[in-house]
Amino acid sequence: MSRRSGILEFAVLGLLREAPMHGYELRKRLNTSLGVFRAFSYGSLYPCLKTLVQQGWIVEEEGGAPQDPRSAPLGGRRAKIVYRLTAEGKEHFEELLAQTGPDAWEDEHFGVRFAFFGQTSRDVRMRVLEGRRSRLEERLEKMRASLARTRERLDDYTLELQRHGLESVEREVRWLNELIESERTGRGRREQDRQSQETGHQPRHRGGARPDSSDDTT
Amino acid sequence: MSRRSGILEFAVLGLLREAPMHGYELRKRLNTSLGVFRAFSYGSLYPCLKTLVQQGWIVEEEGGAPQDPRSAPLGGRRAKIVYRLTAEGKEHFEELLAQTGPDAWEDEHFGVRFAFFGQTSRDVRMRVLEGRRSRLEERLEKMRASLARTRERLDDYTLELQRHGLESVEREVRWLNELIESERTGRGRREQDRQSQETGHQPRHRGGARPDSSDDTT
DNA sequence: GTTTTCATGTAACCCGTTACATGATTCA
DNA sequence: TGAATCATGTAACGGGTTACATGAAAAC
Repeated sequence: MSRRSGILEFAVLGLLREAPMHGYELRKRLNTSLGVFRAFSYGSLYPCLKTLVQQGWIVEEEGGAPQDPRSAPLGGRRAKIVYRLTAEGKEHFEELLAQTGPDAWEDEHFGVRFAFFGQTSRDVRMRVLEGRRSRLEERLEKMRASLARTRERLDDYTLELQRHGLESVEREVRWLNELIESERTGRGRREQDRQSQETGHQPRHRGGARPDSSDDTT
Repeated sequence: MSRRSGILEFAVLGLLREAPMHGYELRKRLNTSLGVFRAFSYGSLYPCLKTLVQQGWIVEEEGGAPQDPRSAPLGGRRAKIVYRLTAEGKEHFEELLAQTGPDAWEDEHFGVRFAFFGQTSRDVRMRVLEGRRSRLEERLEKMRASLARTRERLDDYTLELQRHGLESVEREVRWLNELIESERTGRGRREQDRQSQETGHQPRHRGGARPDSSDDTT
C-alpha cells in the first residue's frame, strides 16, 4: 500500500507541470530527458500516477485527440488518459522544489533535482550544487585514504578500478565548480569556454509536447 | 526465501577466495575494494552468507584469534565466525568467473566483474571489456539521437545535464579502449602514459588480510 | 489484414535497506 | 567503568522490475 515514491513522484509532477501528458509519453520523457541516471517502467509509473490522483496532486482527463470517434460510442471507456497537474499539485511541487534536505544531493536524487533547475529558485540551486559538491568531496577523502592504506595489497585491476572511480568523482567536482561559478556570475558563461558550438542560441519556440517520434529503452 | 543474490554472492565468494574472513570484515572490504559502485549492509550480507553455507560453497569456522580465553568457557558459543571457501565454492566461483552473459557488462555487474579480473582468464576479460564497450556505444547513439531531436525543446539545465551525461559515457568508452589496448599488447602499458606518477612500482609484499584499521560508510 | 507501435494496467517477485536487538572487546 | 567499535543477526519495509494480460490505432 501507500506507494509513496519520492523521486518518481517528484519527476512526474515536474514533467506534468510543463505540460499535461498521458502515462506512456510520460515514461518516455522520464527515460530520455532525465535519462541515463534512472529508468522507470510502467510497473512503477502507473501505480504512482494512481496515488498522485488520490492525493489530489493530479487529475485524469479524457484525451480526445487521437481515437476514431466511431470507436467507442456506447459506454466504451478506454481513451488515452491525460494527466494534468492541479493547483494543489503545483503548490506541492513547489514545496518539494524548495526542499534542500541532505537527500537532495545523493546520487539518486541529484540528477532529477538538476533536471528541474529551470523551475528552481537560484538560492536553492546553489544549496543543492554546493551540497552535492561537499558530499563528493567527503567521498573523495575516503577513497584517497582507503587507496593510500591499501595500495600495496591490491592487484593492478582493483587499483585501476579505484583510480578510475576516483577520477570520475574528481571530474564531477570540477563540473560542479564550473556550474557554481556560473551561478555566481549570473549564468551564461561556460557556453563560450567550449569551442562555441552552435553560435545562434536564441530562445526558440519551446513548444508543448508533440508526439515527436522517439525511441524507447529496448 | 531462497535469497539468491547474484552480485553480492559473486563478490563474497571472490573475496573469500583471497582469504577467509568474518562477516564484519567482509562487509568493509565490499565497501572499499569494490566500493564507489555498490555498498552493502549487514541486512543483506548475513542472510547471503547463510545461503552460501547451505549451498556448500562456504563453511563457518571458529575464529580463535581474538576473544579472551576466559570469556566463554562454559558452552558460550559466540566467537567470531570466520567463513572459508570450500572446494565446491571455489569451483562454483570459477564457473561464475567464466560466464560472459550480457549481464556481465551492465552497470551493476561490470564493476564487480572488473574487480576480480585478476582471477579471470584473459579471453573472458576481453569479452567483458568489449561487451561493456559496445553496450556503452549503443547508449551513446541513443543519447545523441535523443539530444539531436529534442535540443530546442529543452532548457539550458536539462541540456547541460544531458551533455555532461554524454561526456561521462564517452569518457568511460575511452577508458575501455585503453584497457582493451593494454590487454592486446600484453598488459603493463598505460602506467607510463600518465606522467609517470610513482616511478618505483616494484611488486611489494602483498600481505594477507590484516585487521587494518579502517573507515566505514558512516 | 496483419504486424507494429501506442497505451494501460496488475501480480509476483527481487534485491536490497533501515531500524532494531544483542552482546563482546578495546580503549580512555 | 563507561564509551566506542567490533561483531552478528532479524523483521519490516521500500522502491523498483519482470512478465504478463489486454486492447486500440497506425503503418505496411
